[in-house]
Amino acid sequence: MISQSIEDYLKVIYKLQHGSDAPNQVTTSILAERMGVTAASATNMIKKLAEVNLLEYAPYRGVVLREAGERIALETIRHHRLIELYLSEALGYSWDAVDAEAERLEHAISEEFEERIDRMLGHPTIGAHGEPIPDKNGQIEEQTYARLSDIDRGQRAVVKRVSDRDPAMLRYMNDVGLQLGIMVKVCEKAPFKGPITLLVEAHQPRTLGLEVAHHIFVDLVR
Amino acid sequence: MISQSIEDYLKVIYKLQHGSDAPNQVTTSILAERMGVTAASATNMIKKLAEVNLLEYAPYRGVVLREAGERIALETIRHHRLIELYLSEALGYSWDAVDAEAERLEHAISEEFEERIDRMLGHPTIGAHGEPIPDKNGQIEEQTYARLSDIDRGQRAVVKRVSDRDPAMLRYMNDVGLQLGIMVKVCEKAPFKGPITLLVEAHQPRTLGLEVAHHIFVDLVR
DNA sequence: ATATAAATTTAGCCTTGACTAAAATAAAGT
DNA sequence: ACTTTATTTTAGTCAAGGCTAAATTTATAT
Repeated sequence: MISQSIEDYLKVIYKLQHGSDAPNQVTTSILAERMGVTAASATNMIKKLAEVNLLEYAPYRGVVLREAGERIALETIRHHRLIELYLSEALGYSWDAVDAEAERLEHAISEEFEERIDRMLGHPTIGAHGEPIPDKNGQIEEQTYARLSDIDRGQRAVVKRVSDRDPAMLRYMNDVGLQLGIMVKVCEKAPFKGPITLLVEAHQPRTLGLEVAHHIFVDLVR
Repeated sequence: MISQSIEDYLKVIYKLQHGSDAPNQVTTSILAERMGVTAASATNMIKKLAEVNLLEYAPYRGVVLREAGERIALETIRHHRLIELYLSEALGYSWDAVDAEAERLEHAISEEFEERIDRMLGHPTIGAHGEPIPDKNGQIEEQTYARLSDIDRGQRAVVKRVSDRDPAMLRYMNDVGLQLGIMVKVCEKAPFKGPITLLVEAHQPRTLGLEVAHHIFVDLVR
């Protein structure tokens, strides 16, 4: 049986395989860190998942999802992102609160629930933080955006996606006036990996640290 | 920590203590049967719950909830019934599908979720099947309705509540045209515990077995 | 090339919440 | 009152999924 725990492991492995920050090997320790468990626990689970062919496991070398594992991962991610969007659109949740709630709900909803909120939201393909939402068949449109931290001074860009890893950071981005689809302009870039000063549509200019700018994904304008 | 399992046990014990069908002792075997576990498993859990003062336990004699246990039970029931109503009102779920979905969701939602759907529903006090919804402080208005099976021939009554125990039965009731607040009239009552023939507002007369009529609760009219 | 450090796995243990089989207690019938 | 039956509890297992400590393997630095 596919437990909640298994769903979470597969989901995290998928994100590590396809994520923008770590396009490399999914090792035991990285997985353990993201799951909030010890490396020993992760090894145990990995062995179990390999046993039932949800992933390929080369001891000391890391894991790669197999077909069946990826399917479950994508279903879980679909649930998560649909729920996040629903919480945000239908229940008025704020940007930074949807992730924690969806984290638990994603394992509890039925197919019927999934279908109903999907229909209600108009079969969305982009989630609350700009992530692609896999469709019912597990098709997902991987995106490649620039990071705001890499944009040159004077350039303008549209915010397409933000990292949802840290709720405090999301709250801060919200304070600054950022939202999906909004236009921003880089006014200033301090040297030596210094902060960038940003002009957000209809807001005062604000100065952001690179750490934050690194987690904001944009499309250049013109 | 209060596990999902503990919440379920406490909820079921509460319902057994206050339910209309069994206004008596909550014994190990009855509890086990409702929980879908063996009597031995129920004994184990009972001992654990007694240990942490969630209930009073007299071996071989049954259990009674203590204050703290009742509080948790009522919180869980509140979650369950608010979710059921939300599924029905906001997502278009049918009468018979809400219980199963709520059964899992009730353990997964946060206080924020509870508050948001409560507000969205206008702080309801009656659930999707007519059950009272405990308020945030655990206050609940116990109801006493007549059973449709006990109503005399010729009498009219308003459907106030239906049992949600059997989805198939709910589906059947729905087919017959029953819903909360609808007026019905007992046309015929066959002798020797025979079926009753019912006229439901704007429907053809239908003949119902006593088993079903026993699970329909009404207020007499006039 | 080898010694040290870092990452990974193994071994063994714990808790939760089920289960079965056997023992103990309570209830019922003659 | 005593025997039979039904209910309940006890004792001992099991699977999941964590953990720590020790052993092993891989990577790194002289």
